[in-house]
Amino acid sequence: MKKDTTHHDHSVESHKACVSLVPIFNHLEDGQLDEIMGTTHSVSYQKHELIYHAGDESNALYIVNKGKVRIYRLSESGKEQLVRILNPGDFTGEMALFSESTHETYAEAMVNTKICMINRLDLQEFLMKYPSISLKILAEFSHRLDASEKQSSRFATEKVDTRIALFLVDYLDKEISGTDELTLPMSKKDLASYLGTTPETISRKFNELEDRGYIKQLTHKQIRIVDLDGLLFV
Amino acid sequence: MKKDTTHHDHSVESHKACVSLVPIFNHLEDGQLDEIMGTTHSVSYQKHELIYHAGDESNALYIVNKGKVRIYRLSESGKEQLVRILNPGDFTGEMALFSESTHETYAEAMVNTKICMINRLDLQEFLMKYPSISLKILAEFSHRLDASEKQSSRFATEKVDTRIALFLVDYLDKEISGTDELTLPMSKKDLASYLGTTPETISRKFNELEDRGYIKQLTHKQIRIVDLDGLLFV
DNA sequence: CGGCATTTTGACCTCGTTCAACAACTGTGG
DNA sequence: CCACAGTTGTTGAACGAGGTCAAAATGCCG
Repeated sequence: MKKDTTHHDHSVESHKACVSLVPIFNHLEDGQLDEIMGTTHSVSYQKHELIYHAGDESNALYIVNKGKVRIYRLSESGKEQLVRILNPGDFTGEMALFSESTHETYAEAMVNTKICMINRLDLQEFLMKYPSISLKILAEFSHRLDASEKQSSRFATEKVDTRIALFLVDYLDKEISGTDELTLPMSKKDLASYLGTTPETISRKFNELEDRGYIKQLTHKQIRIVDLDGLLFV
Repeated sequence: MKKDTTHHDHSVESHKACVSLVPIFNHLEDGQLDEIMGTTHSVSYQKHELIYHAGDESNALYIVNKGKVRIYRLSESGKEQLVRILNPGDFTGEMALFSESTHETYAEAMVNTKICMINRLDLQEFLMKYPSISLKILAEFSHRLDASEKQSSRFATEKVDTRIALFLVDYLDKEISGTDELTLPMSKKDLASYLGTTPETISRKFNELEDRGYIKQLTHKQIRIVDLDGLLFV
């Protein structure tokens, strides 16, 4: 399971990159960065491997160094919902770190993935020593809370086609888009799970949006936004 | 707007209570509490008055001292969703404090309400000075994030009757329940908004749950849980 | 008591799920 | 490089959950 920690130079290099890459640390001075780097260890996961599991005790903050991670939940009735996808620089594991002692979500490597872990106690020490880190994490939490509540509110009040349209618009915003084309960041199956519907409905609604002239489906994953304003008024 | 800060003894008393009452501060020593108290000011709101408004600039942390506050969102299509209800000791306003500069939600006094406000800059100063406060807030945020994601996930995967059942069970858990009776903390109209459905459906589903022998509706707001296990398997 | 908001009930209709079959895509080993 | 198997995506038809609209009933507060 544990790999690459004392492997060769390249590993150490990317190890440093891992910490300095993250928004919550990248404002620190070099000396402080080194100090944090010293306590992290790096772990690699194979595609489809579980990084943690609901019910697991939480002992670390996980920072994605390379790869992609699916965070999902199982609802009371056993259905899976995709919560978010982590890309390099994103972190997780915090939930359990600060309040609950066990994870509520599942984290699964979508491709071969390298994670930097910071031990819970080490992190708490840093937070007490460098309070500015807390402020960064608080900012990140605020964003996530906002995103999650917005998502909740859309589930509560919008129909599926609107949720899809808003997803596309949001996602286009996030891309450094000089373009009107986008590549779906996940399979349509996952998108269905993320948007609280079924793959069948996703498929039909995409066709509907295309028929109405708002989008053009280039391939399964490539989409061109033809009429952004139209999309916003679905 | 500003009231009660130098009013009379009773006001100062409750002012202190306000700060020392809150989980995020109540671990501090007396001297530190006094210091924070010194920077807070107290504001009163009438029933139905808005405390803040989506789009408002955020300048303060709001702690409920007395009363009840409805936090809600308007979705893209203009429908309202109830996000949470604040009781004495709960706080809000944080979203904008740490990341966005404007509020995404609306906060409305449900009854005559007294709020303690801590200025954004003062708070940041305290966070840098007493890092343990950040840890408390991080813990609180973790909880909220978890609650919000859980809610999201229920919207995405459960039908209305299950959401209602889970709401009742959760709420019964939260009460210091030696009893199997509960008083709904909000109107059914608000409950509908909170659970992402309509008052009509709420009404019908409550009847259904009663017909199936899981609950008994004593009055509009009083409910007895007759068969908890049944409710969990709805 | 009278007025107003909340809650309930009924009838109807729409949206989205479900199930089943098929098509397209991806990766693996021969 | 192709064949095959396992996913993932698409399409059709039927059903059902829940939204909508209208109207009546209940409860609340001045």
